[in-house]
Amino acid sequence: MSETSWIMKNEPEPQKRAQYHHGDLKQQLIEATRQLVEEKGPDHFSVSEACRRAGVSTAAPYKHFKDKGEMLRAVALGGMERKMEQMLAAVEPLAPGSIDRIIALGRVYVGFAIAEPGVFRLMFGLSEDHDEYEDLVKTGDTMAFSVQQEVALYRGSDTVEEPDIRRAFLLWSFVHGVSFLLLDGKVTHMDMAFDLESVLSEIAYRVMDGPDIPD
Amino acid sequence: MSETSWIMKNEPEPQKRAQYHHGDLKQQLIEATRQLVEEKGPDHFSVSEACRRAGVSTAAPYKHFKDKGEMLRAVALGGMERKMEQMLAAVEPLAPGSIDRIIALGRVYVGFAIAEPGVFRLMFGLSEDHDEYEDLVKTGDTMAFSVQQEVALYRGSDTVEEPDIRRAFLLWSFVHGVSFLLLDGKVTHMDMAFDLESVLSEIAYRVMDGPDIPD
DNA sequence: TGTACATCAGTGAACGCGCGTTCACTGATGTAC
DNA sequence: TGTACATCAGTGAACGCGCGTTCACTGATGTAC
Repeated sequence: MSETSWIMKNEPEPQKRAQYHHGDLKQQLIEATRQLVEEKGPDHFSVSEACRRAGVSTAAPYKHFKDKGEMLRAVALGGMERKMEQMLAAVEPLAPGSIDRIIALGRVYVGFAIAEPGVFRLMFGLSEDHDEYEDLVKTGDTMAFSVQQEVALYRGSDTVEEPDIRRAFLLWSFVHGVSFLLLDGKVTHMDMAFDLESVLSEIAYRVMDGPDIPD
Repeated sequence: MSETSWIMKNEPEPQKRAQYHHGDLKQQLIEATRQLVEEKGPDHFSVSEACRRAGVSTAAPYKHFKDKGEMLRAVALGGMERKMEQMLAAVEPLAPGSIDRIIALGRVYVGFAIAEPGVFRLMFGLSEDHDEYEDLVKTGDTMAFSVQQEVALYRGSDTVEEPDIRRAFLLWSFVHGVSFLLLDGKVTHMDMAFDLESVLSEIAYRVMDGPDIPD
């Protein structure tokens, strides 16, 4: 099933390998890596398998990436950028300073985890080394700051103060926990006896306002 | 350093291997597995290395465990039991129905994650298969139910109702998120600009009571 | 108290496997004249 | 328009490695008589 499904997935891919240089190999390898990270999880991804999937020899990636880690980092970075875009897009049409924007951010967070569990895990499991992660760290910081700004905006300010940072952290922890519990199957949607939407808005109200929860 | 430090760790171990049967191998293998899970992470544990550490041949574990997975499951189960004990011990001296008991549960949760990050990750990463996990699932359910009971107790009831389940889930998600963010280095203690204790009590108040937060 | 024997926890060698990475190479492409 | 050549993205074979698991075995132990 996975063998056929990925081929008919999105791009024209098979016939392309009639040429020696296909010029697009780097992107194709990143895409193959992304797929495998989704299918097998970040820890069971292998360079060899990505090569098989991209239809090249196992030595080919080393013309484009320093090592295995760099391939994974490229996928992680792509994930963060996608998530960032989704956050901006979700917030953009909503009234500045409304609670709906806070809720929308949480929805994107958990939604991304559900839609791309492998990449989501990868993004949070890479923190080991120091440098080389500059891009990742920078993008992560940007995202965190966006949330803080949104919290400040809800308060009516356009500068971020310490209470905003704290609230943003509470929101972040919560949606992060919900995401991982869902991914690890500790809470099934059925099991919850209530839906994700109501949980997201309840937590937004509790963290941002206090106890006068509409329900 | 790890080579020497584990030897002088706790039990009399080295001279014991003068005998052919040491009678205690199963427990020693579980302990070696636990140490390796902590040191390398659940995904980089290997049977061979556990054998080296326990001082036996690589075939020896198969007299006690069906396969690699069963070794890991034994460690995960041990972790859950330890955590459950800690939760009970933390709550026991406190006044029934007090918010301190709720806070204490959260403290144990995050504390366990910090103290045993490898085992903590293992406990949540094992959900793949179905049966064989009976013990794990059962212990997990017991823990979840204890929290729900504690929430009901705070409300003054000794039977768990749906709102209690929901509140317990909110608490659980939150401490789970905090735990993983800490482990993955997304939030350093320094970075938080506030300490874990105050975060734990703030969330307990917000989830259990509402907005009138003491600070 | 001494011997025969069943039990079974350990050994050590071997298996097949897939991995990450390197190497000398080759073939396609673009540019200079 | 045609040829020479530098560039470099790809090949395919090989490397050394550690892994999980199996196998026939061996040595220690406990029990029956």
